[in-house]
Amino acid sequence: MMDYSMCPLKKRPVIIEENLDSVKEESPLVIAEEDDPQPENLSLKDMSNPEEKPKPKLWTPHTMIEPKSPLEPVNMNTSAFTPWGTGAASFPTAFSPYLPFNFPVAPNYSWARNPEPYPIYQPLSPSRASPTERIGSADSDYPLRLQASLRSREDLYYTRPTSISPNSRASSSEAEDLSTTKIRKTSARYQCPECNKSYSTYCGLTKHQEFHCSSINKKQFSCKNCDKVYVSLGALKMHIRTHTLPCKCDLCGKAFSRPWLLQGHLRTHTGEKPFQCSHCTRSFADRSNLRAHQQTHSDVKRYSCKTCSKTFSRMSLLTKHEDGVCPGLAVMHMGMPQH
DNA sequence: CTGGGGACGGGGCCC
DNA sequence: AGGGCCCCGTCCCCA
Repeated sequence: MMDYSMCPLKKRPVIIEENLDSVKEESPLVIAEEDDPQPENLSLKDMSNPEEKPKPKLWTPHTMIEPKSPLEPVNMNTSAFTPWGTGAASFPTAFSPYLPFNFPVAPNYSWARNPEPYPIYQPLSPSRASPTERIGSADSDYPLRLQASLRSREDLYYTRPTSISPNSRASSSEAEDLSTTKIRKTSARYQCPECNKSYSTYCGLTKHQEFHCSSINKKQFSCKNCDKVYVSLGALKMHIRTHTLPCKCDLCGKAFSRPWLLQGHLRTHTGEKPFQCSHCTRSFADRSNLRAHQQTHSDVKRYSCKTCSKTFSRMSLLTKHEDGVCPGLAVMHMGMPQH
């Protein structure tokens, strides 16, 4: 739905999306489905609602608990060890061999796995890990290295906890990875099935798969409100802001995806034009527009038509030219040799 | 049709 | 990780 009425200064239509509230109101704790691995908690800062509190981090590794059978919930009051030495875990979390790595268990936590032979995790001295194995900032927080010995190939999936640990020590990136990714282990350490690189932490592996490995496992983040697909969560978050438009103009109500866009818009109300042309007295509210303007002072126009050699100050003018009015292109379209 | 201004989106970089 | 900022590009409008 196009609406030109909101801002008298605007030339562009404002797209008003229906049902966009769902973008902001989706629960961050929805269980990750295999066929729907996209993140639910995008933690967009909604500037139109400044009272919204940032969400706490979700969980942290604490203690190891050995469940008696693969499908039996772990006993949360039984701890085999605590990674940071003495001192009881302040929250009844658990490390379970049925879970992908030291995975906390909250009281109303639910979990699932396939009923195949499972890995045995053993504590590994930090000194045995080479510096190159320390991947990412989350790894530096890792108090304990774990080695998993698999009895057979196994697939481990998790479901998200339905509670939040108040004493979380996990890094936010690790928590994010947990909250967004189905976990799969295929080797003793955290190994990429595509390139066989191994990582000492789950976080290291997921970062590798997400950003560096050109495997089919490379994460793709797609927008649920349009067809856009991004390779990073950050890019998707940025894009979703174009749907939620959290930055609203108090004067005309027009909304923007980013604060600095709103800043630029406010200049259309105030008339402020801080970007002055060094060649003439004109000034502009937008730096890009100043740059485009300064092209008009230049004798050499940057954009030239490859067919007729006509030059233009802006790419958009060249595109328009090539799309319709270039005589050379018209000749080419009539079947003349293209040289 | 052309040239230019206004407004804004996306990616990337830096802090 | 997230926000601010810059750059590039695009779209729309108007003279």
